[in-house]
Amino acid sequence: MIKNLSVSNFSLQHSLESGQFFRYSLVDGWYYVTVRDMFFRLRQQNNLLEFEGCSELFIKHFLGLDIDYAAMVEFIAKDDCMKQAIVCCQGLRLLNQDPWECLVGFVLSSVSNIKRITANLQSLSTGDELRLGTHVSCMLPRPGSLTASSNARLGFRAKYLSEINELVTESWLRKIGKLPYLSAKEELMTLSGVGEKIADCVLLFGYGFHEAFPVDVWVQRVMQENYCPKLKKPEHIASFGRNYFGTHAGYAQQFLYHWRRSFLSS
DNA sequence: TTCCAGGTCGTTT
DNA sequence: AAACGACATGGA
Repeated sequence: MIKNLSVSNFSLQHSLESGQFFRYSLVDGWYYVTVRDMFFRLRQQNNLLEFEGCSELFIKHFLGLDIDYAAMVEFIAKDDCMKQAIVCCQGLRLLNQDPWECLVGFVLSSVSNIKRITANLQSLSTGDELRLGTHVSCMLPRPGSLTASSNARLGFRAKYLSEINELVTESWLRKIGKLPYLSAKEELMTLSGVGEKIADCVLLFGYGFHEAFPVDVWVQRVMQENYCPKLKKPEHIASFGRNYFGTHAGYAQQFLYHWRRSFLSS
């Protein structure tokens, strides 16, 4: 059964296709999305969001519709650069992903690209089959159950994931979410293969720590071009971003990342 | 063939 | 504290 939801200040395309989430595919105008044991589809026409296969309560939270968007935009729109990014990425929302799936996805992301990350996640998704009409997807196994066949082609990331699968438990994942930002980050970084950038991605996209400011090569580029040309190291730029954009730094980062990649030349 | 890709880690200045 | 180079693999 297809259900409707009225939305404002929201772009499904910008939200799903801004590099924060990898478990979706676009087929015949519908986005098919897999999250834990849920497999659902959705599409948007202006203020109408149609969805099927999950509850309204879940989708509102997953899509980040339960925040005051106007207040967030007002908070970070401190300069012309950010204002321009916001206009171009109008309706972009930070998703609320599952922490484990987010962790696996971003460990795969290092020195990779979105297409390959998506394929790698697909090959790791060996769990129960999920069906929606004629479409099929599979669960990503929970911590302790991840198995990477040799043809998964994970490269040097395979050893990281194998160790993370050994060490991580559901209770450890829950504990991270209850810690303050800096402690949570420190704890995540005890995992081999998780440095500052990936920890920030997991905290931002998986745990909702909106003060996190992950700095990859694109954010580094856009920040050096517009904010802090003198800062060279990603961790310095990250700390600049957190100080400058404050509690909504994560949103600022996502606008800048998507804007720099999708609307400006390399 | 060579270079680079949503980084991290160990080693050397 | 900052600056390398290696790491697997695939696509341009």
